[in-house]
Amino acid sequence: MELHKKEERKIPISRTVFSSNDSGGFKKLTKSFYRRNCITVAKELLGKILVVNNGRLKLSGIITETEAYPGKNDEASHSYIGKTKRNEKMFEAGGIAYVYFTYGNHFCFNVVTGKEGLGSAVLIRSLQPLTGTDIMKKNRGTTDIYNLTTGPGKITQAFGINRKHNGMDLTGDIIYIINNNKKEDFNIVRSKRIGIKKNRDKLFRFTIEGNPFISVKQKK
DNA sequence: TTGCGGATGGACT
DNA sequence: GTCCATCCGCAAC
Repeated sequence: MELHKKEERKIPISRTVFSSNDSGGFKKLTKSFYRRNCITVAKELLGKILVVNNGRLKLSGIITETEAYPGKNDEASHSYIGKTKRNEKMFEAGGIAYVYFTYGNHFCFNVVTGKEGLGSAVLIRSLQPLTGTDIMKKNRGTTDIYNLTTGPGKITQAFGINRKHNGMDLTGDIIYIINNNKKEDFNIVRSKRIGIKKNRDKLFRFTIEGNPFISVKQKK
């Protein structure tokens, strides 16, 4: 993918190489990666690459913004009310997708973390597009690279993620996350979570410092 | 550039 | 009937 020249210097991971047809050298994150503390996973997902197999080609993007929803004691979390039909996948063991429908319009994609029964997950809020951007542009109805995947609803629209992906194994071949195999060379910024009314002060949102692919600007 | 409200539908009480 | 881990367009500045 071509990045705008001016922005390129600002993006710490601009040199990541990954093509639609070849993921050689990249390793899928394993169950043991996901079955750890939610906050840890939320931080470590930054810089990793989300891949969705479109049948024909692979849509992918670098994860640039995450939010942790650690579990049942967090009033902002879907799991706070206990297990229901809607959130049941969130209570399974880490390493699967939790996709939910909200606001009558949008899906949001989460990665379930930790042990079975915890109800903890990481919301993927923003990506830096890598491959399959033509499809993303079509799905989103815009050609603006900065408006393709900078928001949880935008990501699912761009990637075609929907309720079919709810509960899907993230170590399978349809939807998964890979390691870019490089030493991380960015700083992580902590901030408050977006769009919630309860338990708002926790610093459970994580972004890559300096990366312009974020959903909303930092508030100080 | 910021802030507000409508769209939209399914899950939950 | 109410709530909602969102997005977009438009009004007002």
